[in-house]
Amino acid sequence: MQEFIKVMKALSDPNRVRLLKMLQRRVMCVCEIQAVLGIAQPTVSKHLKLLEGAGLVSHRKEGLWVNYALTDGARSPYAASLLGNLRHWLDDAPEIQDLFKRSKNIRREDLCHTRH
Amino acid sequence: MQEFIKVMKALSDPNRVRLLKMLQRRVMCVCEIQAVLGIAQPTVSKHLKLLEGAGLVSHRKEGLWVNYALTDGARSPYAASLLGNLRHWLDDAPEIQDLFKRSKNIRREDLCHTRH
DNA sequence: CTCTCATATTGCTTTCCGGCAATATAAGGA
DNA sequence: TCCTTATATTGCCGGAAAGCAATATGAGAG
Repeated sequence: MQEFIKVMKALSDPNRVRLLKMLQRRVMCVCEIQAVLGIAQPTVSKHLKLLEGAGLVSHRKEGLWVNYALTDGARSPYAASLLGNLRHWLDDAPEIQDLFKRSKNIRREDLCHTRH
Repeated sequence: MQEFIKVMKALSDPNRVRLLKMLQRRVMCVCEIQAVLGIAQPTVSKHLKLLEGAGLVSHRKEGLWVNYALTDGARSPYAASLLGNLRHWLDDAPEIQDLFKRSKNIRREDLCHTRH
């Protein structure tokens, strides 16, 4: 029950749903997510932590960056099922299409003050 | 998106999930739900209104009583899908089994001050 | 070690939400 | 009409949660 509630809570915030939809397309680092969603960086980190706690997302450090990706859902059957549904859900919602469009034009090299 | 969020929010409260699991078994009136969940009657009404707003539940007046039942999900594809998942989910959670047990021994005739 | 930079954590404010008591509504019976 | 009763609505309180600014952490570069 607790596990189920965690997944549902994680999915009941618009910014977190947008985040998951973006991760469907590609792996992203925190600063990219921040740029697309237009919210402060600590807020993004908090959302990511919550999504990870629900078994929906996993992270992997790559140098200075931390890359976030969808999980395979092995840790939670609820997460697995909902991620499966989300793969086709909301794709035609105008709000999500705008998100995809914005996400395309964003690269971490342009965002971060680094010279990689 | 709005519709999706409404369904997820509706499913992210333990008492509302318990309520849906109970309605899987049988139609119930407000006072029966109140007795099984052990919360105040206005709280039950509020939960039911929210569930109905998400397309998960519908009501039907029968004299003084108002009977609540699961919807067929026609109003919202998200509600339909989640109700389908919920049908087998959580059935073996001890908390839900206790709920079923309590629900069996409760009849509206014993609860209400009526002589039907 | 020191500096820089991407991210995490903390502290705080505001808004949302679950809970209850009190009251309003609606329907049946007298 | 008036009373009873099941449910809905309202008003309020305390805790959860989303947001941001400020600070801490940790890793690479020099």
